[in-house]
Amino acid sequence: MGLPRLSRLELQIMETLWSHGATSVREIQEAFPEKARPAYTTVQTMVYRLEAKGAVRRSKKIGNAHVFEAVVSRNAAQRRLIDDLLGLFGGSSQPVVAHLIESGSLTLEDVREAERMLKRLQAEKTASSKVKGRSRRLT
Amino acid sequence: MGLPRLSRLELQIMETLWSHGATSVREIQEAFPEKARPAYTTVQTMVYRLEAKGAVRRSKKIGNAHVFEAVVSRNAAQRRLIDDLLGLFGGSSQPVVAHLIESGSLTLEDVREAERMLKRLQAEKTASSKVKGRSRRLT
DNA sequence: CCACTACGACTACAGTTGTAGTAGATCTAA
DNA sequence: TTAGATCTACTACAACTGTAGTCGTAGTGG
Repeated sequence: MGLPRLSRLELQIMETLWSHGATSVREIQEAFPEKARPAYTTVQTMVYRLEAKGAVRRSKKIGNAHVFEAVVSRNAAQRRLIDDLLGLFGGSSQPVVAHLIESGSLTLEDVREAERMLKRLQAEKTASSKVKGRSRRLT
Repeated sequence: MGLPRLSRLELQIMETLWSHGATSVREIQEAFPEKARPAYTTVQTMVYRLEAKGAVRRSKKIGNAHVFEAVVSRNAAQRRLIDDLLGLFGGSSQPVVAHLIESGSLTLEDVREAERMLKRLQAEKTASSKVKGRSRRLT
């Protein structure tokens, strides 16, 4: 029962829910940049579909309007996106990183940060392997 | 007109074209793991759609079978994928990298490699700014 | 020469995504 | 209290994806 795939527009809607917390359809719609703002009913349809997928739930009602809140976390959804992408790249991060660099959005800062994070994780893993049987690497 | 978005299955087919070079529909189909191998006609339909999108072209004919070859490069297609993903993350690489780490597929090696690559690019940029805009980044 | 098989071209169809209209319930302000 | 603004709940529909069947033709083994 892994969380379902979320489409582009669905993710944009989730983003509003994640950053604004519980929100009405109207508010979600207005969170879109005027430039590319879908019709109210378009957003409404998407929110209903998200509800059907279990990604969102009705939390309460204000007046006659429903207020929705995210059920799946931003982290889980993003994780799912990355995993899917990774699948397309044969499971290797390397080409992904290479493209991030090419597109100029990966900074040296990001890389350093990543290195710190990795080292911290590695330390944790080593520590825990003294207690339990070390679990394999298996790429 | 940028290259079109390629779907999952379309990408898998392109992958075969990229790695095997010019290939017949039959060969593409057989390149799928027996586990999840679509019907011959399914692959055929996809190849035709790829042709309609201009991602693939018929290169020659062997017997009555057409042999197709990739028109868009693996690099361009992957780049497109990453750019799309990046859009969903607000253009920042940071969360992408964080998830790669979380999912355990980004190794310290990858990070070091990335750092080298970044530094090399940076050096080039500095150098080239002294000698007019040189046009790297073809493809 | 002819049955068979491999292919190609075409068609079909259901599920997803993006987009939005309509009808009727409800709220709210005058 | 009633007209206009909102909302909900449905419905519609086209493009895209994945999946595959049909049918006619082109080569091939006998």
